[in-house]
Amino acid sequence: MKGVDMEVLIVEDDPLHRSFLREQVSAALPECSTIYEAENGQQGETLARAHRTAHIVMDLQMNARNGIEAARTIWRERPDTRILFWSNYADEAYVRGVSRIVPNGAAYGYVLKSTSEERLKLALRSIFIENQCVIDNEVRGMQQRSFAQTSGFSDSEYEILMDIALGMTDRVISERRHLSLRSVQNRLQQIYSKLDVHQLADSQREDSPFNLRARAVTVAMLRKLLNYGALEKAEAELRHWMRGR
Amino acid sequence: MKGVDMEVLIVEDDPLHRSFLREQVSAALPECSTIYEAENGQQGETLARAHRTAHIVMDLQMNARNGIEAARTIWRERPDTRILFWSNYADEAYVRGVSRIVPNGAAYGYVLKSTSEERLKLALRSIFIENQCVIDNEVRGMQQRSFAQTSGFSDSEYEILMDIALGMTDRVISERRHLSLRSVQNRLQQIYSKLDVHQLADSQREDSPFNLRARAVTVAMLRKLLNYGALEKAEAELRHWMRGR
DNA sequence: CAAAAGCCTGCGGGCTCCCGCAAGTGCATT
DNA sequence: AATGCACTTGCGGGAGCCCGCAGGCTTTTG
Repeated sequence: MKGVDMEVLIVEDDPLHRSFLREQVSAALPECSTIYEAENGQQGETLARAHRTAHIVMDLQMNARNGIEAARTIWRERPDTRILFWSNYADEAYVRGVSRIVPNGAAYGYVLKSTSEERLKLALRSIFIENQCVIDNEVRGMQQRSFAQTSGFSDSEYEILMDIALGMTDRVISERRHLSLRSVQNRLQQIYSKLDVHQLADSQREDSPFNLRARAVTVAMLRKLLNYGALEKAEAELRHWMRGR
Repeated sequence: MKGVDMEVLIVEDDPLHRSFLREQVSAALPECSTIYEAENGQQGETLARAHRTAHIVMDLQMNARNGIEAARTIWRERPDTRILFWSNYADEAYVRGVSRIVPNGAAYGYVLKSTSEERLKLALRSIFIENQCVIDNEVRGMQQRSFAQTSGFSDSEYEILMDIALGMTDRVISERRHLSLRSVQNRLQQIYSKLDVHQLADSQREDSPFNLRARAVTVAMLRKLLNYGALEKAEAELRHWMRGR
């Protein structure tokens, strides 16, 4: 029979959440014969490769290797893998990170840890059995805000936002992104205005009390456009790029 | 009998962790007659005030109002309250934040969520019954590294690090901290050297590829000297200060 | 007491950043 | 073909940042 003999891999570092997930999965999916468990992204990749599991529930934000990284390598090897992301937050940095790596036509899901058990079970069945995407309302809202024109950042703007967050100078950014110095600065102007970085300027006075560059990074963090994981990843990429030039 | 009739307040936003804590508390403390539960710092303050609970287990990092804020107001009202912080991370920003607000002679604890159940129970008894402090080894290590000379930041340096993280200009910082412009810049020099911000400079070339100011903030974040909660708090203080000048 | 070490301050110069002005290119609409 | 929009690039100048040099003040140490 189709559907029987399903195997599910759980990737989650918190033991409490992991055992909760195990219960939910076996309750929602009687078709599931075996459940594998990993406690970080590294292990998750290994197990997924070893058992060729096509059904994964994964946390974002884990210690050793975060969920987005793991999902990317897994999807690169087997693009038809179905992954349900189960996360604490709907940070724009996560949402953007996920939708950047999902392969064409792949079924995936993004639900928050705060949703009800029923919704979680429903999502499990929808993705693993029906092969259709399930995105939490809250996350969906974030996606739309993110890709709409309202405060929406283009990919290239986002790239440069990361670059200044890492502390690169305009000149080095222009080198890395193959742009002229002035173009980089133009991008920065757009970023500053979209982040509304001048906001706290004293009403009467004409000049802002801020170093716009540093301010932009902080505002982006406070708006959850950037977060620790994204920074960490970008820093690793930067070090790699620095080596070869 | 002394010890009987103890009341414990649990402040934790994750329902799974909250029920786990409830079990652990009632198992470790048979003296405990009542357990109250709050799911954020706001509620925690209210309940602590209403029931005058002297024993609290609290998460740091919650949505509505984080643990450090809540603990501060609780301790301000009743400095002999005993609080066990139960956190996911040993970020320097948290450790510093906690040890900044603990009143003289108060019993408190800081254990990580990753420790064993036995250690958690032991910590509960030590703090609530024996009235003595319990700090996880890992956290303790962080404290020592933090307050030793190695990469140790003085309070005033830390203040100014926060200021540039918020994006303030040197001039505004000097105004806020009552220093001359040049003194602020001297402090920045110390910060840059302690954070080792010049590190990736190309071996042969003399100039760094970094905007030191922005770079310092990122390095501090990557080293967990700064984190989201600290930024949020500092931003609130900044807005308050901006109003009155 | 003198010497050393630490912190605060002013001056000045080189560099980067912020941004207005202006001209060129490619794509879409009219 | 003409118009408009989005994006890129160069130039130039004012402002802010980074930092060496140097002098004053306070505290600590021999």
